[in-house]
Amino acid sequence: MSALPQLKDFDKFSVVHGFIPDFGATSLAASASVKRIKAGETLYVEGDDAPFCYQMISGVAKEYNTLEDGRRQVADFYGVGELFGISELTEQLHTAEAITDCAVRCFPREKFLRAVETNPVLSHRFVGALMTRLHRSRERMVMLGRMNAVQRTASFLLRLAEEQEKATDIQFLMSRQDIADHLGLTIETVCRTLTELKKKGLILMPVARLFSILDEEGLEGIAHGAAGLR
Amino acid sequence: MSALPQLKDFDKFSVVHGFIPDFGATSLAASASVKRIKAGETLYVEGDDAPFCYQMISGVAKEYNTLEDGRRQVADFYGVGELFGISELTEQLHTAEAITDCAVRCFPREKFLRAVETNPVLSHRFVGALMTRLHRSRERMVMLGRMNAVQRTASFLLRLAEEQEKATDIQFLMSRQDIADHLGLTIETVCRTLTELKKKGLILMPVARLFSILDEEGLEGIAHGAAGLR
DNA sequence: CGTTGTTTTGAGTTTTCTCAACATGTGTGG
DNA sequence: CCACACATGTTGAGAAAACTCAAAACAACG
Repeated sequence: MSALPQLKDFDKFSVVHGFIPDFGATSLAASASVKRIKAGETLYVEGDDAPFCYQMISGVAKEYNTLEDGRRQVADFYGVGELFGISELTEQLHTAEAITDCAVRCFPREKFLRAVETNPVLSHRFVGALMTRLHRSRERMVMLGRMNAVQRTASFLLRLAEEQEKATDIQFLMSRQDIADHLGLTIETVCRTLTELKKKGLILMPVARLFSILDEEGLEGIAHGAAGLR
Repeated sequence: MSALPQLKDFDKFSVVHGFIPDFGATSLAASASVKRIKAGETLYVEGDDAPFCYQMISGVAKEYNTLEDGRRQVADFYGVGELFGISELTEQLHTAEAITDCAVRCFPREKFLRAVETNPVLSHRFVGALMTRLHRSRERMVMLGRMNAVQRTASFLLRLAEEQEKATDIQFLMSRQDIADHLGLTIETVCRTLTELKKKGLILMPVARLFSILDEEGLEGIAHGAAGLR
């Protein structure tokens, strides 16, 4: 029924096996530069000219859009190996901001796109990355459009666990506000929901930025719409 | 019923408007076949094997995901010329269902991807299509995550107007349920919101499946979060 | 230790949803 | 062409979910 196959596995596999985004190991490497930014700094802002596209070398960043009234929607978080900041326009459509200190590889946009078009291996990798990204944003549309607060939160926790490949001592690298802006909720609702999951014994959260999953099936049940807890 | 170009119009249409990515005019043309499906039939179902990817020749289809409890999220609507049903997996991630009778060009998936990788022109078009798609789904994340019912509806109406390139006698090709499933609302909320826009004199809606925009700035103001009407 | 920023909890309000009834349309067979 | 059945769309009333505003608890940091 539901259960969009998780692409996380694929991403991880690809990064580890150099099968995706080893965009640095080609002719592109020469024209790429490395930039370091501190936590909280922006790499680019919505509407900026977009002379580069980026690959995360270390650290985590968030990519978001801002509405007139200041509300934000965090489209995605990018970790090591991930490619971001590319669009068909020469203008950035989002704002990217470092969550932790980051090092990013910067590829000149035009050169990058040209290389992709003419190099079958690169093309394969890039198209794969784009499709993965698309798949991910589709999953998030389902979450935002059709899940309630508990479901959104539960599935987010499971995603973090999967990304960090563990079930205990999983880190929240982002703030509650970032989580809220990603899940389409308010910060208060995120807090309340986490507390609820804690009270029901599904997770452990000794401090705000760290949690462990106590009942994975339970969490999955909730994420996938089990009644009872909603 | 449907005012979309029918199959007979397609040749003329695609020739005149070069805007359709002409995936058919290459070596791929030979291996592509055309399939016709009736309104309401599915082209593929989530989880199916995905031997093909598709380009709409005539008609309109919707692509959606279903949750355990039957709730649906319509990710996108596809009209003439659009490419859909491609992912990096050999399995369909969504369900595609015809809204009107449709004719679709079917490309064998593997052959298609191979052609894209090795042909710079095709690669350029395909990458462009993917990036556009990605951009679109990002916009929808903002809508689903951070807009209220009136804003979602107003921006949807503006989108339809833009797609159909007119401000009067714009058709709803899809049902209220489809709209609701796309906007992440219930059918009742969509109705109420449309009625509200009508009462405020922003749109005209003589019959359920047809509307005209009376006050475009007003609608845009609402879509972009103007206070007053919310 | 105070200061500042982040997270959590509480109380009351607003929005959207649910359930139910009613209206409008469309299509079919008599 | 009418009558009936069935699908689709609209409206209303009350319930539920999430939001807002406000305050308190907790952490991090100089």
